Amino acid sequence: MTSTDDPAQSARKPGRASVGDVARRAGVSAQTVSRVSNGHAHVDPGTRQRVLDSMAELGYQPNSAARALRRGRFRTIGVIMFSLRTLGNVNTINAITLEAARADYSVKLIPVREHTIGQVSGAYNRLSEQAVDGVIIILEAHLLDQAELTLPPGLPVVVIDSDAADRYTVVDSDQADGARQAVEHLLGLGHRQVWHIAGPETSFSATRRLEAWQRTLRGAGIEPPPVLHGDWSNESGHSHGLTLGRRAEVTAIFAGNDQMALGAMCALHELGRDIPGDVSVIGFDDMEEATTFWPPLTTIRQDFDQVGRQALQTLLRKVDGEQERSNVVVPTSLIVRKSTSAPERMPDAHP
Amino acid sequence: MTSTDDPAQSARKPGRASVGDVARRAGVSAQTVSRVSNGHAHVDPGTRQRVLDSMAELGYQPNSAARALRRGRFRTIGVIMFSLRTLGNVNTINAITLEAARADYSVKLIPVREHTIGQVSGAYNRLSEQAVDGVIIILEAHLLDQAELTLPPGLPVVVIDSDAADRYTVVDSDQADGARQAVEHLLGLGHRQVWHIAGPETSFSATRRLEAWQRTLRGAGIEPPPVLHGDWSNESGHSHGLTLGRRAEVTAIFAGNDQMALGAMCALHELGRDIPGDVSVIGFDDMEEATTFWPPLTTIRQDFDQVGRQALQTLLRKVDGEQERSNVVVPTSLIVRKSTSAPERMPDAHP
DNA sequence: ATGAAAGCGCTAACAC
DNA sequence: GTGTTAGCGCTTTCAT
Repeated sequence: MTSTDDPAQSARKPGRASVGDVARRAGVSAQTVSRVSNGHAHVDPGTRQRVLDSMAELGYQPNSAARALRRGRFRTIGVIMFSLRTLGNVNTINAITLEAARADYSVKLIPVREHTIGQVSGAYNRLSEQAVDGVIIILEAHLLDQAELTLPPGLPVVVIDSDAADRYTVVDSDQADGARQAVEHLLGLGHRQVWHIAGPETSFSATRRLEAWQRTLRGAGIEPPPVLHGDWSNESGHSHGLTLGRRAEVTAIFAGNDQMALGAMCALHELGRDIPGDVSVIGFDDMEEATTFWPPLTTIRQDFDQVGRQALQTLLRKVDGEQERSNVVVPTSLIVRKSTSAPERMPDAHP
Repeated sequence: MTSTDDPAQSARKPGRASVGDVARRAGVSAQTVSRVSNGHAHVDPGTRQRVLDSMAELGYQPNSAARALRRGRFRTIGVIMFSLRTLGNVNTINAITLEAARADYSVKLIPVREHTIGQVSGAYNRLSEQAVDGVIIILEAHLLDQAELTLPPGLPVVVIDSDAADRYTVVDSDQADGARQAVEHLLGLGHRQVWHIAGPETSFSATRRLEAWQRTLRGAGIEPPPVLHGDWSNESGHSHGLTLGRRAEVTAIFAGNDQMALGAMCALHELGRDIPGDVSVIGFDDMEEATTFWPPLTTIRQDFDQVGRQALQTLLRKVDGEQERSNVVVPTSLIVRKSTSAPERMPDAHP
């Protein structure tokens, strides 16, 4: 018995040795191989070693399909997301992935190209055949209602960034409180009014930030000015920044995310308005680059790591059979940098 | 026979109806259910409808583990990546995901936390049990050699961002040509020297950009100054920007990516150096935000969509048995904005 | 400590 | 056009 590869054996697809092959080579039953493979006790050390050797020689890799079929578990979770375009999603997914790896789960990414019913239900259908034990949905914007209909029954679901807290388990940042902090920061600096460049109207988080912005202003006895809706992009922040920057009475802008804040600041620079002297700008997210925007951006930090981690842990608990629904709210916090200050000269009170 | 749910049946895990259950309900064989489920021809329209109805009533979902076990294909590919932190990776993975969905494949994300041997081989091992038909590796930096050892044999592999074009099929942007364009753009504007803030020394793409930068300068009869190595972060761009900005003879900076360019510009602003009047800055990547940096950033565009799409298509061809190895190089292009111009006053020739 | 048998859910191959 | 048989690779009984 040489240790040379048996050509006939290694030729038929590599990496395809089965428990049976290993068993034959080690002179034991398939059962024993399985036991060794799964680290069960009650295996003679000598036998174990022989099996291990045979595995190594054959390059044995357990077939996860067979395992999953037998066990009914895939050790995989699905993440349905609208796209990897927005910073928050990326960071959240990154955290989910890392946390999943820690729990020895892997992550399947299911992209939804558009927020149409067809696209979403397509994703669900694909998903339902995709061998996952649970699903995390990050859809950002309306449509969940229709989608719910086609959700494969029985799959544990956790939703991030949604208004469906009554129907699903939801994990999310405290958007409203973040917006409140932003507005109060500006008001505390002496600004008499705060303008808002919001995210898209369909976005859940944009809506919650917007509402909190209005609520906080009203709480201070200020009637909020008309909102400007952007689409999260720096371009849209730029165009709204141009609009606002041209109005002398605007001294404080709360942008719905850092990208739009960046765009707005660019517009203000173009208009020759000083930041923060003439206009204060605050963002939302605290993206990594915010520290070196010009000027460095005051913003609201979202702890995406926490959101992702909590979402995964919550989901895994459901996969393991936990019933009770406990929504998770991750705090947001104010990060003060250089883009906000007291207004240099007071504009007229009522714009 | 009422159409009410049989409690015993629906109680045992929901969504678990099998071909057998459907077959019984529709009064046909499991085989016929399978045929309908897979859209085969040669099924009587009436029968097909009856089966379809039963499926709907039972909420039947094919079990993908069983399918994969039977077919030996998972319709899933694995993507091993270092992290979702860098912009390029994110965009590439986004494109891979979308393209995979188009081909009705799904994508499993396998994160590697650190570039240690342990982490990487751990990822491979996890992967080998993870039911994928092929693998795309985006490791960015050295370590592939060790990893190769533990790669499960027989799995098709495509590598992005690597120097392993001789051992693996590699898909990547034309880093060298991008760097060449950047340097020639600056030289063409009249700069006598171009300083470079490079990515980390271990990074493949950073190395290729760096080498092309040196080559291009030498080609123009200029001896390149010492490199400054950053870590892709805007912070590192900022600290190197401070260093370079303090030296009056520096009129042109080529940053290894847009984030570092942003950091460098922030430093130049702090030092009161005008961009592009005193110093021109060019980046690499063309991230979305680059248009609203201040000033809008001249940069080299990488077509991450193409990279991701080509990587997936190449991989799928290999999964389908194609043998020949054809590496793919995706072109990069110069995008001129406002951060570069002719130097306003010529500094002394030799720094 | 080890083995034999049975079956997870599905489908290819072969009947009829 | 439809059913029967068999088996993918693994693991959970139940024996021994």
